Amino acid sequence: MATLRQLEYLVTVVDTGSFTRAAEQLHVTQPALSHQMRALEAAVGGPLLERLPRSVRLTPMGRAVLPHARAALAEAERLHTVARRTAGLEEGELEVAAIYSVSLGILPPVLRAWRRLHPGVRIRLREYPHADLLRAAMAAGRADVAIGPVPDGWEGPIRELGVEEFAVVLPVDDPLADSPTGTVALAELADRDWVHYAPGNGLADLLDHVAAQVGFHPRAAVRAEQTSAAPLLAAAGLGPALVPANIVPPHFDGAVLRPHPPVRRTLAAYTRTRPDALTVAFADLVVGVGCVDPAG
Amino acid sequence: MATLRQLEYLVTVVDTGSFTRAAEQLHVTQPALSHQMRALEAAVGGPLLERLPRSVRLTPMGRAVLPHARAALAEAERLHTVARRTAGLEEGELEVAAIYSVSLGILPPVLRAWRRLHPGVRIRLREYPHADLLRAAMAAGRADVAIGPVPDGWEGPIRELGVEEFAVVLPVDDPLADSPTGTVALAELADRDWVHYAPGNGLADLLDHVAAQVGFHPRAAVRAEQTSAAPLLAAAGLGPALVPANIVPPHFDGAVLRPHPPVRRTLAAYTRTRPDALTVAFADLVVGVGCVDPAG
DNA sequence: GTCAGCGATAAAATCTGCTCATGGCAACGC
DNA sequence: GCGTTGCCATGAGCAGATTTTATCGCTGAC
Repeated sequence: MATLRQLEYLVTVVDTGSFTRAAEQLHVTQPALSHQMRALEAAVGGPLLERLPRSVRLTPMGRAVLPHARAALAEAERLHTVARRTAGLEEGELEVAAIYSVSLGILPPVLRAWRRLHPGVRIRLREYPHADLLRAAMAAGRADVAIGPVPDGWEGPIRELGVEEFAVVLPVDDPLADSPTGTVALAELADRDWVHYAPGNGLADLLDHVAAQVGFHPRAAVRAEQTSAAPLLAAAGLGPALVPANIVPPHFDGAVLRPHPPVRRTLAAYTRTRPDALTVAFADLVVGVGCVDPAG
Repeated sequence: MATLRQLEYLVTVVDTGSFTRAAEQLHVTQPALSHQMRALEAAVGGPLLERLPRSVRLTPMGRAVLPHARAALAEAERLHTVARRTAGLEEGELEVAAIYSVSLGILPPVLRAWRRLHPGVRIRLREYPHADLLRAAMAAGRADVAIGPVPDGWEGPIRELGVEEFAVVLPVDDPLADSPTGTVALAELADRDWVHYAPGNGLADLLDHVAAQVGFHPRAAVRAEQTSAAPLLAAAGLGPALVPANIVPPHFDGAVLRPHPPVRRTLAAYTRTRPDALTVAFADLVVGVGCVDPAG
């Protein structure tokens, strides 16, 4: 197989019209160049250059080969350029993994800021319904960076984003909607049919766990497949919903109350042990822009 | 700069998903491959692969670089393919030099046959008005093969095609047109105004030379720039013309006579000393197909 | 806890690329 | 015609690059 060095020699000989001038331009001696041209001709199986007394000339085979030599060199040069640009955060593709609520809450402003700062870097987002799935995907190398609940026993860098507060959503005409303190006791919702979450969604586990701690098991009026549907269904009267506060849209047509006891979880951006520059830059931006506002 | 070998290693690791399997596939040991991957990463300035416990994973930089690595390898492979095909006469480009009359007479059937036999090989034709220009171009390396009058003192291979006969063209109503022997004595045309050739056209020299040998200097009624125009102008009555017999079109509307004394020149296909396979194949075909019919 | 899977590292062996020296051929100038 | 210059080819030797062999360290599975 031809080497890129040999191809570089060929192209330079053709462009300069002589072995001697090509050797000068490439800062090697003429015999080195002569020898490599011979080796290349042996590798491709025939003469590429005709040596005339005062010049060189491409053979038909040489003429056929030359554009491909140029293209290979161009691609090799381009990969260096692309690598440099990726290192300089000007180009590349990041794989981000997040749980559903993060995609709805924290990520939009983060991605907006990222696009402004690094317009040449693409983001590929994968969403996971459950923190355990997120963690497993990250451990298996399916993403460069994960954003979600703090993973227990994780060995790579973890950057905390703050505490994600949960809210109870009720229709505005619910008897409990007008609480003067803006809070609602979870125990008062023990007999309600809830807007629950589909199995496998981490919020289903969380709701069950929270209710168990208060002493009840929430009956499901409906199991929302999409996290973002929960507040809408609750406002429509299907039942209370426990949702991350920051996913409730602005100008929301429903009652948003703080649960008592409070329901919280800490969110973090985390990577595996030795993240590359682009991944680090993104995680930094998430920490800077993606802080969690407890009650939006 | 990255080497093609390193790029091949990278692509194979990514495609097989492991260093060990890639090393097997490439018939090298795993440490060699490991070391070269490190070298490549040093060359491009950052990590391309993330080493996970049971797998490897591309970094963002690796993902950016990979398509260019593939492309460089593809171009290098393509140049080998193209070289092989050129050697096998399946592909390539030949540069043919010929004098004007050859382009009109011998070459059309030759090129037709060539295209049938080697449809993938392109021909680039350069025409010269004068045998000396043809020879000079050939010596200077401006073509792979030349077709024209035999060059004196040429050191490369010369393949003779036969003798090109000249004819005198007159209008059909010329008093000399009805010669019972089909011949005309050049001396009888001494006082005529001739369809001559433009200066620089080898046929101008030839006509002057032939006339001088018979004892006259041809006055020019017109100097044809295009060799192929001469018989047409003669048939139209502008004056006699001396033309290669084989460039007179079939069903020609004029009188075509053999001059006395006969005018001839030997044609040949010739190359420089060590022609490549494609050039040899073409010259062989010219010899086989391009024989000169004295009165075709 | 043991073993298998897997990549990294070091030292030794082998290969490759380059330099220096020289030769051969052609063109040019005197 | 002779000497000089221009230019590529070839051979020998050397240094650096690549590969192999041996071994280590880490992780996951049983």
